[in-house]
Amino acid sequence: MALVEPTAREAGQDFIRDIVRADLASGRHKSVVTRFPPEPNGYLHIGHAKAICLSFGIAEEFGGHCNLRYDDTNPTREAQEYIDAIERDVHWLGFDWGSHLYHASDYFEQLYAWAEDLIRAGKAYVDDQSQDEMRATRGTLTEAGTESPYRGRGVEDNLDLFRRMRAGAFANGARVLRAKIDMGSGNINLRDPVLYRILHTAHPRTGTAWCIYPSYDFAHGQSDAIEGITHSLCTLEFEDHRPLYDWLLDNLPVPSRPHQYEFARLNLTHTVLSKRVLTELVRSGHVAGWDDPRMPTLAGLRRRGVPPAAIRDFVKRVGVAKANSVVDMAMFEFSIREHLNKKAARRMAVLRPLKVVIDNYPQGQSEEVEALNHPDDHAAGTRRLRFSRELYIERDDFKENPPKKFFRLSPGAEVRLRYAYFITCREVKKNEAGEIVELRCTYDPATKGGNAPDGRKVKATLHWVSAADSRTAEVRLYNPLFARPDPNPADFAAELNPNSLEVIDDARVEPTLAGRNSGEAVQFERQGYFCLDADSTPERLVFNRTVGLRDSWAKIAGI
RNA sequence: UGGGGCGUAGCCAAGUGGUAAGGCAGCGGAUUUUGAUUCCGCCAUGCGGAGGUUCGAAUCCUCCCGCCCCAGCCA
Repeated sequence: MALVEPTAREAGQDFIRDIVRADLASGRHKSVVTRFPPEPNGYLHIGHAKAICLSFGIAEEFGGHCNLRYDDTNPTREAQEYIDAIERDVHWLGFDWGSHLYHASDYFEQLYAWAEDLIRAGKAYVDDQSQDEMRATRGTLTEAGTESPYRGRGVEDNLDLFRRMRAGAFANGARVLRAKIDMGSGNINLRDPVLYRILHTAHPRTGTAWCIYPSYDFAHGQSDAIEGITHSLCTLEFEDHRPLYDWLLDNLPVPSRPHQYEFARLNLTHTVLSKRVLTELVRSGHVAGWDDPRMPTLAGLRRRGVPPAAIRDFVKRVGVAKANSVVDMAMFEFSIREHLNKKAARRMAVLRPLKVVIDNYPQGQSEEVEALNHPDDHAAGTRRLRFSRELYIERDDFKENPPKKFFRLSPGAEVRLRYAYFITCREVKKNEAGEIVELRCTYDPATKGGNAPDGRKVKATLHWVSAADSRTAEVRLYNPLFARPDPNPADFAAELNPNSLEVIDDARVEPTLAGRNSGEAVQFERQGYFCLDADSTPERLVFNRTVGLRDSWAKIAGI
């Protein structure tokens, strides 16, 4: 197996990679350069992961490179906190831009010079109309707009006004610089789009050097050209901007000629990936922060224990196309489980403890049993667990009146305690309220290790923990933030799942679970994959459930 | 009623005139000291619809239907 090699491919098959491949083959480009261009006004989420994996992935596969570029053209919405988070998250996802870290704001001076070029060429003008007037004269989806009364302004006039805009002579909103294209275009982006607006706002990087800022449209394509981007990949909603992107590149003396390609953004069931909504969830306190493990942000997924490789794998499985789609969350969970199953050490933890006393096990005695750290990877070794007269098992693993096909413990039934002994339930103890508080069982000393010398079989193996040697832990179980598969983002507050977080504060876990690193994956056998949360302390262990195990019993039982 | 896109299984998604890949989910079964994992099998006479071209159409043509995006001095 070691010699088998997946040499070929790795470069996936999709229409964008087809284009890249063809461009390289035809010599249109000698190498591929892509870019990931976030605006630092929020945290990256799983949707961005698709864009990141695409642009960085293509660069990697075809031997080029991918730039990280901040589209920081609107200082009123951007902050350093987001810049730091973006870099941390892209690195965590597994990508590296090396020295290729750029900002649209690096190009403000060049962009400004190009704007003057456009003015000199008679292709841009300063418009004194108010925002309302511009809106009124832009026309509608079905009707052409009307030209601004300032559209015919002379070059010198425009140049003077634009320079004074830069110099700070005018208030916010007083004037804008517009491209002179076509007010009758069916494409509204071509109806004399705004190139520069006045914003007397300090910028995180350029400070107060500027009080006019380029629009996205005036910055993006030119930034691509400056950086030598060959394939500029973005989502579908920018398709209408491509003619403007091309118009600017065609009318400016840019150093290279990039091309924009659009793909469908990622959507997931039970999830909302709108920056506005995510920001609002944090702001309103519906979640604990951007890294709340229920959030679809990369920071949230990281804290939840999702391996970055699982995200990459998921994105690869989803593919890249132009059809709007909503991917089933089950597909993401599959990728997560697949990775965790291979890596995570196995441990025993009882989430909802039910006391078990082994009546025929000597008082005061205990012994060690050996447990595998990973059933499919013997190199992971073993650990020793203490077995004693008083134990805890999972409440769900006992039913006084077992339904059909319930294989676990019930009065008179015999089951195996993993790595330990067969036990049989002899008596059920209840409190005044009629609640089961304790089980009295007997064990078969001949079954040590979990096998009966007489060959008798048992239909279930339960995880357990020693009452005296286990530790109490807090376990946080996460469910989808949105109960419905297709929540309406416009009314997200009403769509929130009231049971998205379930906290268990008296789980019992085997002592080997202390002292792990935060984020390191572990499987609680028969339960799911967990990791230590950042809130955890040596005194108080706190675990996050990353994802549960597949549970075919739940299906049978109709839970 | 303008412009730009998109419709292949429950969900993603290959396919580019030669007779519908793959994955997820689901359903059977085998193995199992995790009802996990692993393994095996099943799951589109059908590609939004109707016509047409062709020996042959998911692929080409025509018409129709449906869905998404665009009227920020956001990105």
